Amino acid sequence: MTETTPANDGTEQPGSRARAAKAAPTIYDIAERAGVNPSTVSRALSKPGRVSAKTAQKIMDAAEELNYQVNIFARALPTGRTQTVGLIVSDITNPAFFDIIRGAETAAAARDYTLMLAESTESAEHEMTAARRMLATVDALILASPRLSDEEIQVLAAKKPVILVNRKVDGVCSVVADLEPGVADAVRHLAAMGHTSISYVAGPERSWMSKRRWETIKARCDWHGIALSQVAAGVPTVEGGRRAAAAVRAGQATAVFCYNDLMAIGLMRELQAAGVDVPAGLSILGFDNIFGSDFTTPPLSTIKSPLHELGVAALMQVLDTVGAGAGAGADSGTGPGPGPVPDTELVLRGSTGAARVA
Amino acid sequence: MTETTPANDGTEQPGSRARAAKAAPTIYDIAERAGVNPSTVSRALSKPGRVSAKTAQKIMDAAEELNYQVNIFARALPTGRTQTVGLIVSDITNPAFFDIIRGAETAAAARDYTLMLAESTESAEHEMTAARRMLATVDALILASPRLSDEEIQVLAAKKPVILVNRKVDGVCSVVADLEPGVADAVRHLAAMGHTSISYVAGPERSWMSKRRWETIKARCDWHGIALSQVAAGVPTVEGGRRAAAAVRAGQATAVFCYNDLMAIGLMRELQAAGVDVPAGLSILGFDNIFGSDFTTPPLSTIKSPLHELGVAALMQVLDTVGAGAGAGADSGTGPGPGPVPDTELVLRGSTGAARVA
DNA sequence: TTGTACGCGTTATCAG
DNA sequence: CTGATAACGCGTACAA
Repeated sequence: MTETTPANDGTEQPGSRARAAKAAPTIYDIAERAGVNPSTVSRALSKPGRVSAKTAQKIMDAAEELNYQVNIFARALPTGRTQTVGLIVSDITNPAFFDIIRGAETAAAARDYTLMLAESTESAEHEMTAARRMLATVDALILASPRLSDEEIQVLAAKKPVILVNRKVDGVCSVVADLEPGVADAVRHLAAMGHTSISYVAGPERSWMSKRRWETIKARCDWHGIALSQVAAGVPTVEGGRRAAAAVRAGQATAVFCYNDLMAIGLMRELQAAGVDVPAGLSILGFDNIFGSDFTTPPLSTIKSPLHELGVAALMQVLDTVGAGAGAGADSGTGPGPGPVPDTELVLRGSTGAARVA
Repeated sequence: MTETTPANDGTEQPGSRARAAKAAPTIYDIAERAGVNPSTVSRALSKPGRVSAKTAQKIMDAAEELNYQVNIFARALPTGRTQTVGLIVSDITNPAFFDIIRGAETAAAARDYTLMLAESTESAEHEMTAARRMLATVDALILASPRLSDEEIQVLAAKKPVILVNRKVDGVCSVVADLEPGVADAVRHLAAMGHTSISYVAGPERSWMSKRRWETIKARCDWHGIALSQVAAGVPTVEGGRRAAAAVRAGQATAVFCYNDLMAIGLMRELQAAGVDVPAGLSILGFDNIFGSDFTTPPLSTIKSPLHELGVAALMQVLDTVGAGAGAGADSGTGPGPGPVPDTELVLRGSTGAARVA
């Protein structure tokens, strides 16, 4: 009963699914057209070389004419592979992420993979929900700045290949740019400008990266003999930065690092609205170098992260662990492997200057 | 240096892929556990009410204990439904899109759908490639500012439900915010400020929206007796705006509309770098009201688009045509149907002012 | 090299 | 209301 395919030559299909013009062509259709067995078609399409050149050509032609497209769901059933990778970010509207997103999307498309996107809206719970839903669908998962606990991430990683961006968890792959170079330059610069008391406006409580940034800055400040204080954590948005303004003014720091550019921008604008002169009254530094950080007046000094490269690297690496082949190697100039991610880098603009005299 | 941690905890997994503890539980497992037939399980899980409350409960319990999760691929095979919708945008890094993306993603998640994202990088060819790949996978497709031809879109729409954002094509669903209100207010304001010659910096050649914006502005200018000229099309980015600066200066317009905020920002910055005073020397208006458009000096006056709502509306509408049920109607306050999309709206900030005297 | 037959997990169509 | 059984489209041992 191999030939159970319903008559499918343009006649009406009774009942069921008449939405699409005609049901999508299957390997059976192309097999019939090419006068071979469906399994031969399957082979010709999936593993080139396992079929005689002649029949392969016939099959390719037939596939072309029928405008054939594999049904990845049908394929996923036996193989478990879906040619799809999931990406979860904590906030889609944070410009820092769309460079990561684009990097991942571009790299995915080049390898003929598709990206599934979800956001956690800074909530561990949402993140878990999204992750669970994706887990069933994707070959691998990229978690950018996850808000999940280490344990939760490990559970996820036990089920499917997972790679973390800007986060480290024992036993899980990750890609994070080295903060050292950028931070070292920044603190050195501040020291040279006479700053002796600096503050750090922290990001979300659960953010691994926020803590990491704090620690890195702290280490460099200690080295320079600069006092470093911390302003209570907040949401990593422009609004969060605004809300930190009061606390910042209350302190006596003459320069402040913000967890990210969004907060730095919010802080700067709120302070300016209150009459503070930046940088004369206070120097402000952000992290990431996002879109728009050079639009402000003064333009924001910031520690640039290789966002795009991070996205690319994450995707490439996670695909390598899945053993993805058949890249349409247009840009395989990077050679095998993800290749190293550039370091962070200080971008000096107008929001930093000499320390005000006490 | 990049720090890429290899998965490396105690328990080594030998060979290929023994990763998942045990194969995911199926309805057979839960059928066995509940002492019923697999098909009963299927019914209990998919169509509530078609099974006795008692057995349903037993099944639910068993499913819970086994931590069961439907295999959407297996489900997709007979039904053709994947609980997934595709979204293709022309440029992921354009902030205008991520409000759309977020709107769609949020609405999708609320309906228990997942979003697949791709970008066309402003290329019709890439867009077609992405669309084809998605077509096999998704229940429906959202095309935001597509660069495809009308015919290509119609072909796509014949295969799967398609909805257009900011574009209209015969016979295809679309959601477009009404430009009239915002443009009318803007032109009226400009007229009141003494402008008699205006210019429009166009977007991409193939952009339906760019043409539409031109036409709308033109109509209003005619009404006010204002002369309107057009500056050659360009890429809809900050860089594209910069490149239009020379042409704008060459003209004698005292105010200029740009295709979008990105171009407006680029134009403004390039002009300022060349010593032009905004708005005294030239008034500049953008479209969209993207993130960062208020960071500039002067802050950009713009015609705001309901981006987020557009994304939500697109998703809801396309899902309705697919007949998606089971929404976790947290925010179903809009009632049935997508509900109307808000109009555009003039946001007056600092980049517009009185016309310079000739 | 090519064809046969079966399984993947689920839904749908029948009987019972 | 429930159980058996046939698809769904594709990959893949195994046989020819």
